[in-house]
Amino acid sequence: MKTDAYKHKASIIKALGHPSRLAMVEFLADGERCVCELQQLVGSDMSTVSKHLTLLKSAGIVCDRKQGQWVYYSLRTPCIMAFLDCIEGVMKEPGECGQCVVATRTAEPAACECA
Amino acid sequence: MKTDAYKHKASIIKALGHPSRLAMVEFLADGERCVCELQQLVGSDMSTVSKHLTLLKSAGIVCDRKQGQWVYYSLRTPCIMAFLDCIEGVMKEPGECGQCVVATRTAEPAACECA
DNA sequence: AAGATATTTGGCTATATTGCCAAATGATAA
DNA sequence: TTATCATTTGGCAATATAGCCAAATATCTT
Repeated sequence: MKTDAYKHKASIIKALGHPSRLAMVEFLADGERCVCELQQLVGSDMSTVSKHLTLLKSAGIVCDRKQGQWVYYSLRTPCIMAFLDCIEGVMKEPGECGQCVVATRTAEPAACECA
Repeated sequence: MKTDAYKHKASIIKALGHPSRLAMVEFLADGERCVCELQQLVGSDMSTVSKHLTLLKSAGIVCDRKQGQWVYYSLRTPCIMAFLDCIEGVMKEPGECGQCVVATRTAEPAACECA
């Protein structure tokens, strides 16, 4: 188990795992927005929104651009949206257990291989 | 902003945002595994692993099946894997800021529309 | 029934995250 | 320069999460 790679990957995912940050990321799919527009979207304190954006930025999900007194944020990769669409699939009730594995195991597990 | 939908979506993503849970989910892409195999993978206490699995289960990401004294976990949707592949993209350094928006904004933002 | 194995649950502490306020920074306008 | 607006930073309290141990549950074996 490549611990460092998983830590890094998990930290990116964790950045998306908050309702406000998620809403902002989806909103940014339409193009870049200034912080004040994002604040209107989520309705939290400006400082809270700013901290969320800092977190998304350090995760590599968004980037910012300063123009005048405004800071515009935008998505760094469109891939994030495909990523999020997938979650909708998880939200829908899936079928039987064991039906949805990506690749089926070579041997049928009659007993566990542990110990 | 549909708060409840974002909360739900975020909770699913949050479930994936932990190194051990992520490692287990990727491991399960090969097929179902018993808890003891997953414990060997991540190396934490059995009770810790069990709690991680409970969390993944209540998020709808995995499901479990009891057979004898073992409990086998498996992925509920293969989609999760495509989802995770995307994160690799974020891990690679992307290009210029503002280049990667999914859809470009209709009007060029010369000034912010706030207030 | 008693012992062994696999897993879950309860409980506790350590640590991390969240969100607000107040203050600081940076840019623009007067 | 002073005032104003947009944003960030520092600090703090409330809450959530993680991980360990010990105990409980469930199944299998003898």
